[in-house]
Amino acid sequence: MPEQTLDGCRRCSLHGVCANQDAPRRDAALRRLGVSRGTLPVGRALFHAGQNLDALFALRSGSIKEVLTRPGGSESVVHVSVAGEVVGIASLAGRPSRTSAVAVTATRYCRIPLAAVAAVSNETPGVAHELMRMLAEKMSSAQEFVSSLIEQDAVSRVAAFVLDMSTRLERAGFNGDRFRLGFSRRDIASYLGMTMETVSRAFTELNRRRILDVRAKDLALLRIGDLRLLADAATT
Amino acid sequence: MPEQTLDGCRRCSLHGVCANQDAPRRDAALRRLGVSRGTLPVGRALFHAGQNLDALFALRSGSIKEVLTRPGGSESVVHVSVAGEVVGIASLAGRPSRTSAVAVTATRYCRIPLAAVAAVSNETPGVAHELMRMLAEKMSSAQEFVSSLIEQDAVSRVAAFVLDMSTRLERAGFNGDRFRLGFSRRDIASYLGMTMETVSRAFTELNRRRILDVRAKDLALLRIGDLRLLADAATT
DNA sequence: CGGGTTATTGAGGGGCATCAAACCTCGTGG
DNA sequence: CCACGAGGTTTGATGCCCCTCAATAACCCG
Repeated sequence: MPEQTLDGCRRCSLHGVCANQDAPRRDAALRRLGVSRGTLPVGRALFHAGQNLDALFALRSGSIKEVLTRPGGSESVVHVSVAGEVVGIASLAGRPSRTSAVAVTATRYCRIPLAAVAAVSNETPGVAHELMRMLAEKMSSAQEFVSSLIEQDAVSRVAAFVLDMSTRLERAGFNGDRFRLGFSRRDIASYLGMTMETVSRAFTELNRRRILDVRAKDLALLRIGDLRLLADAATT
Repeated sequence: MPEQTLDGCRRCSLHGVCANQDAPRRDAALRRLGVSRGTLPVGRALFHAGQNLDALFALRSGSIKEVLTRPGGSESVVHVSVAGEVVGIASLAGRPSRTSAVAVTATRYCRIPLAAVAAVSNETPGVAHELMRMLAEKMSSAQEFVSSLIEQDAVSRVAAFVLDMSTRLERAGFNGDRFRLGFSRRDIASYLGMTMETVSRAFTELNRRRILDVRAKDLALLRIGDLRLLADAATT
């Protein structure tokens, strides 16, 4: 299973922000804007709940889960991100984050200060529009994904999750038919609103029906059509 | 139960876009931008799935449900909006809407062309930021709301829904303790991912415990603390 | 007042949570 | 190198919540 790392900035969601600098002096320009790179070992947090964020994070490799801790103390995974995607969009709301972003696998990222985003947006309206477009896109696809989750049974939810991961990995230029799922059964369960055991049984079922090939965290999508049927299945 | 209508533009989410015109010539400026008002009877659509949207809609009164029709033909409510809120945010993504927006109660709205939004944003960066902030805010609160739904039982889901409605009505300047819910049990059920019967049973239960006073569609929040406890209840 | 839609209430069955135990995986240290 | 242990995963048995089907009741509008 190849490691999933962006081979450059071209597939990055925030490409527009960085690429807009003059090519010859790009590095200097990016440094002046405060853009920096970093790495994160498994289990470490990109940011914590309550923290006042002033940057977006573009993932170069790895995977992140955003965890919400409720008043009662229970935690649940409210969002997952993979290479090529942006974490910390909620920071644009200008209030402390209510979620913590934890590395599920070793992760490399670019940190892009909000000030840089704002500066580039102001001098290049196209970038502002692009950001807006990205937000709206993310919003409506999240809405659809969630609504498809809430109405369906366990196997369909897992199918939808796998398809979603596949689509998003492909968007970043990876192989969407065969990939290693960084997230544990427990994380997936939390994200999908069910128990670890039920997620496991769903994977077993999909494997038995030869729709997926499941080898622990390594997945192969054998029959994408059937997977899509399951995910879109209308219970009503 | 008083009708819920914004008494002006001050509580409108898109106030920034319109209010930024010169006061003396505001009407003319707004007309030039293509901002217009309209009304919608019950059951009529603000826009249809597949339609290419070129405007945002700010609700002056009434309530809207956004319905997603799946490949299989089944429909589900993926979003609800009340007076003071904006419908059609997905149009910022620049592709045809996948949802239809249907009036649940008689609705009055302002139609604000995207061109107007872009024009104002360009000449006033503050407005662009405000829009971005609004999007991010909407996104993260939707995320939290949904994640609280997905993990909880029927009574908690309904409690969370009622609280959410209450909060949003208050934000627009209405009474959040006592209001008429425009949405039918069926709509609520679809939105919350359960059946009409279960929603009904949940309301009955909340009424029996005197946490809500339920008279068909008229609700009174008797013990908001307990309601919040239920909504935030951590099953795990 | 009557027809149609919407809401409520009841009885029964199925899917998922829960509890429990065995198995696998992988890093750690002997 | 392998034994060991801790966490992750799978599988099984049982009970409960919610969906389904069905009937009655309330509401709304002509």
